[in-house]
Amino acid sequence: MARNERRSGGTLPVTPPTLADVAERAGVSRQTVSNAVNNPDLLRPDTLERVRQTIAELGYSPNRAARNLRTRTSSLIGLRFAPAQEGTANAAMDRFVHSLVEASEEVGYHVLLFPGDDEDPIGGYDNLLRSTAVDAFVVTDTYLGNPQAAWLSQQRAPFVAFGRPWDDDAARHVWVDVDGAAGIALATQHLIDRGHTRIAWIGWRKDSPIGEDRRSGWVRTMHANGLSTTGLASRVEDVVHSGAEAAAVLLDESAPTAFVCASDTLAMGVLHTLWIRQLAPGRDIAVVGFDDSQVAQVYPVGLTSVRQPLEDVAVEIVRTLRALLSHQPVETRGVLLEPTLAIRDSS
Amino acid sequence: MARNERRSGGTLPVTPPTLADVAERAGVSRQTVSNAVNNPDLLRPDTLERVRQTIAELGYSPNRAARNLRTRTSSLIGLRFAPAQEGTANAAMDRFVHSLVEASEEVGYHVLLFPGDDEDPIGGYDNLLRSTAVDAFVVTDTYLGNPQAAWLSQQRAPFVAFGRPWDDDAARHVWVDVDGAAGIALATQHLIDRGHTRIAWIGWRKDSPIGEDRRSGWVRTMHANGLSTTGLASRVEDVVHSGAEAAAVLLDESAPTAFVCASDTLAMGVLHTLWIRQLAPGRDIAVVGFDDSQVAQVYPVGLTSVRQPLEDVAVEIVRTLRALLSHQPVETRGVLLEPTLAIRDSS
DNA sequence: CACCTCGATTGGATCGATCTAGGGCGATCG
DNA sequence: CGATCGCCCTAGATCGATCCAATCGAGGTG
Repeated sequence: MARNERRSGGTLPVTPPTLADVAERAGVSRQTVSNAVNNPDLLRPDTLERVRQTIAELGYSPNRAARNLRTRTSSLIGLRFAPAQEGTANAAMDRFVHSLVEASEEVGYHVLLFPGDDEDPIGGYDNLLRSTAVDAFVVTDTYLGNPQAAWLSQQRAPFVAFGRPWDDDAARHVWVDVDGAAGIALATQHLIDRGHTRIAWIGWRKDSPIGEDRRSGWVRTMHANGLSTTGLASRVEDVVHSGAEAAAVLLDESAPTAFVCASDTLAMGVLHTLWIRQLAPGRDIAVVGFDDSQVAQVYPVGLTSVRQPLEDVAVEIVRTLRALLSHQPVETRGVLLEPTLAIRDSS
Repeated sequence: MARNERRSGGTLPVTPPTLADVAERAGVSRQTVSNAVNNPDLLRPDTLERVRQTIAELGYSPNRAARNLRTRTSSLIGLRFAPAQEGTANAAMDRFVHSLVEASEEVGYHVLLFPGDDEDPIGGYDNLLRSTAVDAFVVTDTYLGNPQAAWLSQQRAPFVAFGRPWDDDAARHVWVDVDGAAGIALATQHLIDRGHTRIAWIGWRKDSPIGEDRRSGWVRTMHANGLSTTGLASRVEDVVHSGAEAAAVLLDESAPTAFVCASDTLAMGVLHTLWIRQLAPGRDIAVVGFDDSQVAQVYPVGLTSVRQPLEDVAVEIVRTLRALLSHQPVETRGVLLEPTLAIRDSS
């Protein structure tokens, strides 16, 4: 009542209606309104209808802060947001974030972004955790051997990693990842099916577990088809000109008819070398990249590329998070999803 | 005390320490601890030191939900996150979001993402607003003539738009934008300085105010240098092959020596046509795009492109939001920032 | 010495929801 | 016919912070 009086003074509602407002108007208790929102089954149908109508009339929506305080949850998922590195084509983050936002929304969660500081990688996590600002985290940068996953585990903070714990056998957290080797195998087989036999690999340096995993897909598929890989592999930095140089060397020394690359960035390097040598991608030499980045899509010839099922990854992550947060036993420690191949004119 | 007892039972703290815990341990009242955190000036130096030490010992961090409830704020900024359109090069969002996250963090805010539904563009806003989940919004898609800005204004919800209210003279909200015309003028002048006189424009359809604005930068600069624009302009859809077609037509009919494009996507189309005709970008024909996307950076030749100062935009937006939220008079209704030119080999 | 000011600190009320008990009432049962 | 059980609903306590008004002691004034 005090609220209503207060409000009747002004012309516009200064504060949104509260549970108590709805309760009073509908002639029920606060708890009944709360139940109407959260446990409709507990109400008699006619009461429910009456309360719901009042809620609609007043435009009531539960105050997030009050609910968060009482339930000790926030319905927020924390995600450290690092921008795509300049000069590379790896914009997968953009698509992933969107998928995560959508998947989270479906189950009533929102995504909270916080910046990453390379000098203090856990600072952001620590703050949000201690102030109970988020319910859980999604960790995307597990490959750097960085300490987030271990630290969060130790803090018993709920989180799911996008990416396998490559270098930590002791890691016990749950994760979702894409089978890069299978993606490259798909690409390699695709090229073999097109009649290629001398298929070269341009990948990352040996200290990248992800790079080595993807490479294994190439090796596996080549051997499975009775094809040799000797002299056909190169490991370089993930920048365009490295890819171009590697392609030039391989063309001179081993005369491959196709290239499979660990990234679209490297594939762009290959395309550059082909352009210089007046070789037509797709007709003279086939090229396949990885990530189905915008570059692959927009490049005039159209770059065939392995596409990660980021939408599925997001859905799986959210599903796992929900299980974690409801303290259900998580059945599997890790989930591996299969990528697809976006075929374009370069192959 | 009840809390401490409760906790001493277990091995790990089940709940984080609260203000009351700190107060008891430090031998002061709750309010004093609160002041130590929020208004340190009110405390005597020795008391402040003692409280701060206790806070550090316990690893105390104020509970966000409780603070939000009491202060009626959330320290969250809502941002509708739409992914980059597939098949275009417009990944500016990625860089902008990162900048916004960083700028927000600086002043104690976090960014909350929510999905956009084209059928119900205000639904997400409405929910967050009514449940007081965010303090303010950043609106990025003002150009579609969509109703968010008007609706938010009407609700008296604090928000800042990234983008001018092109089609709504009645709009009274504050905004930050990048001067696209100035960017294109920069690009055009750059080409003129390199000796080009027949510089073509490939832009968007006439119903795009942004496109027409950028085009005006080209027209203005051409005329200022006494150069003609007749027969040198084309307006098409923002997809690669449209750019390629437009370039082909222009080359045949008007023989330009340089192209300025409204987007990197269109510029890619131009590059494609050059490639087909065996013309070397940068040497035979110059090309300039807009947005300095990853495509521009990774494309082997290197595409010269207008780069929006998104970091500055974010900072400006956050600054304006803070002013709005602290009910300070906002001095200017709109801020226009100058882009720069990322010069690469294509020009 | 009473009175007032002022800086430092305190205790109670409060934000708006949910949790926990428990109450009213009609139906069922021994 | 009284006891018991469920269903539906209610009242008070609670989450953890901040706001508000008040207190307390030290120092200055008339």
